[in-house]
Amino acid sequence: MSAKRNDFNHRPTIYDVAERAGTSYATVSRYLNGRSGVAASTAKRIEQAIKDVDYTPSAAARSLAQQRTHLIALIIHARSEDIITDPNIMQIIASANARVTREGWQMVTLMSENDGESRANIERLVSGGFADGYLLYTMEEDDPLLPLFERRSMHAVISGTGYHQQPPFVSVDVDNAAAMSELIRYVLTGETHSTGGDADDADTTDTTAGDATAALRRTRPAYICGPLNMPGAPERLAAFRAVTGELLPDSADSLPVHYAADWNTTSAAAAVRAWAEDGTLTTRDAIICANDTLAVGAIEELHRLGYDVPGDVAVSGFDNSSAATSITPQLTTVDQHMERRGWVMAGLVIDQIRDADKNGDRNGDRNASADDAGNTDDAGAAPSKTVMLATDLVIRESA
Amino acid sequence: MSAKRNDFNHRPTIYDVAERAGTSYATVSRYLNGRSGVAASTAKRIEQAIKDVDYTPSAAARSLAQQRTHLIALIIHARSEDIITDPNIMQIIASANARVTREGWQMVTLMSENDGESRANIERLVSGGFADGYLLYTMEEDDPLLPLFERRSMHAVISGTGYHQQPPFVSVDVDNAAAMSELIRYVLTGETHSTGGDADDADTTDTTAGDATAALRRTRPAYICGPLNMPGAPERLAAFRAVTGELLPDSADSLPVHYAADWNTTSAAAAVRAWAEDGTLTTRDAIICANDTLAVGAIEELHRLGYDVPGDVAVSGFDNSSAATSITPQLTTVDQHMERRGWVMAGLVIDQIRDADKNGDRNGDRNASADDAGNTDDAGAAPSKTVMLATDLVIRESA
DNA sequence: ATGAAAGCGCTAACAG
DNA sequence: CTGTTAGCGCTTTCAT
Repeated sequence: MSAKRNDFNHRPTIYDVAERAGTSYATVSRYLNGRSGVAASTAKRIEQAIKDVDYTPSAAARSLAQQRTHLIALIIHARSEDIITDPNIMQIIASANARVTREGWQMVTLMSENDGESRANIERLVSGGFADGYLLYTMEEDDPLLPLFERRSMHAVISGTGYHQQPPFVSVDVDNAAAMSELIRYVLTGETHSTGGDADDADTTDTTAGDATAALRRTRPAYICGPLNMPGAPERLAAFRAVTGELLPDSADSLPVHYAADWNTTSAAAAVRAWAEDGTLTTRDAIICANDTLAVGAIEELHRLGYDVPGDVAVSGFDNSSAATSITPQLTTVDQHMERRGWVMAGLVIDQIRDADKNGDRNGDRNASADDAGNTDDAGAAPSKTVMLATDLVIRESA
Repeated sequence: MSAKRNDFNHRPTIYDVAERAGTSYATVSRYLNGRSGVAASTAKRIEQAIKDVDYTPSAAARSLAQQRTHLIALIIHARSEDIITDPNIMQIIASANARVTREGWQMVTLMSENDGESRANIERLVSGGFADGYLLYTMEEDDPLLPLFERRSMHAVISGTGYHQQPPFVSVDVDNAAAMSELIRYVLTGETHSTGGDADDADTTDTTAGDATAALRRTRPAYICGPLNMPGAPERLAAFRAVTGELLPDSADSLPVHYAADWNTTSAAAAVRAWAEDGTLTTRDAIICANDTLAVGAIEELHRLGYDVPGDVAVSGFDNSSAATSITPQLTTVDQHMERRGWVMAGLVIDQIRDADKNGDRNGDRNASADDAGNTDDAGAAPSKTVMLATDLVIRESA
């Protein structure tokens, strides 16, 4: 009952509180955890004692004893250039954080550049049971954390590159192919079946195509592709191939495609410069970019070369980032609502954790109920391995 | 020596390793911590055993036993809109992360919107000894974490709003006043003593003023101020007052100043609209903005109203964010090198921690040696309570 | 309602 | 070089 450790200058422990309150530390623990069976009078004394000694439970000791950290870790794997550049990452962090907080957990974000050391550290941490659940946003095809999550049956939700193919994991993504298809169709035909135009719309995209034989507004689309190992890049390129194959069967194979090594504006500028030299760009031309940053680079270069957008050539983006509205003309693009991404991911891990608790599993059964994209409340929906988020076509000025 | 706990499906512990290697768990612990006194043969067996059982030490147990988490926590306190908008935050995160990793620690980022719940959580965590050291980037004048750090004598480095005034804390900041002064001087007089123009220059700013009586290029500067509770905002405004007071003693008091409630482009646009209605803007006008985002908003609105920048009116920013080069004309602005901020902050906490270790203090003596801004190596400089980072005037097209 | 005691998984003297 | 023994601070039966 006496304070076992009263060394010198140490942070107060539960023993100190117990001693001051004149009870055993077990009772203090009960009080702290809201357990029943603490007399009102005792509770008062404990409460006061806690204030007196300025006590806060040790996170480490608590985690060790109850085998729970009350932490959800968001892990971001990308090259540092991309981390700084990618306007989506911050949105994921913020929205995941909001959800995790709302559900009563604490979120922490771990970032890793691609260098081995940082990676190994994070793997050790995860493997060491650092958090109760993990959100992984990765740019890598075969992220080494995946096998780890699996071996340890950890609660994890993935988002990034095509993880909907990896059976054991719950993942969140957007339908890049469908979204890009709708966008390109609009750029070429001017037709759309969704009520685009305002990013605030929450309508689900509708990929019904217009009549393929209708007169096209633009007959020479070019594509600036992002790094193919990045989330969505291959799917978006495939959509370009597919739509142009359908709408322009004769020329589809010879359409210009530039494979950018990064998402920087300069890469797009280089592509545009090359094309503009090849021959003059005309009103037949449309430059479809794999994301907004590239589109900005393309437009800037076009301006430099004396072209008008969209007067001369049309340009489209993808992401609806802040750059989309900063530039003149404002970008026609796709909003993939990254601000929902983290929110949904967080909801999914927490469901996993709660379900596992309910079933007495310490190790996760991933077939937890999943709330759908637009739905912020977790109505008990059908089990699902991959959640597809809705996108919106945003029609502005550039195309 | 036998595995005390071999329950059922539990993650392997040090006991499992010891059992398989045929030694005591103490020896395994020694091996794990690189302590001397483990026979080579034993080491081999342990190594193998670790692989066999797929063992990783428990983060919680380790922290509890050695009173060290090997974690540095970067805590960001801001409204969620600002978190998403502020282009600086990501740079701080990335650069702090790089430094922390390089020094052998693991960094985790905690984000808190201004709502009470999230805050309280973080305070509990910190108070519970969640990390070995803390980096705080806060937008608040009186962040509640500060007293906490102090009571517990924790290792912490602050950055944000004017914390150089709070004696016990080590803080990192830029000299907003000096930087803004130099910028405004340049906008008005066209003179500068630093070799501006290229953001890559690492020259220290030089605030020597030109002859105050020289003919001014612009005689009617206006100022768009950011939220005054945000980092640097008051200092920048003060610089505007000071420089205009000196250069334009007669009109200084009647110069237009707009107090924006946020950093959004729309706020700046509103200000510009009002001024343009008041009377026609002329080549005498210069609009000094508290940051790049506001400058972008101002320029966009000026364009909308048919003005040319800088042909008609000059506009300047602050931050040298990516928006500075995306817009046409590209912004004349100040680079505060946010990518150094996190790096330096991280270096400072780690120094604190190492020094405390060396002196056998568990609680920090903050008079650790601090490396200066441009200097990436920690040459034993003089003790310092606040580190001022160098800034660069970046002269482009807008002013 | 409350106290005693046994862990949680690991580190760190202290013996041998 | 290695095993034994105490903790680290808290949770959680099990008695009382």
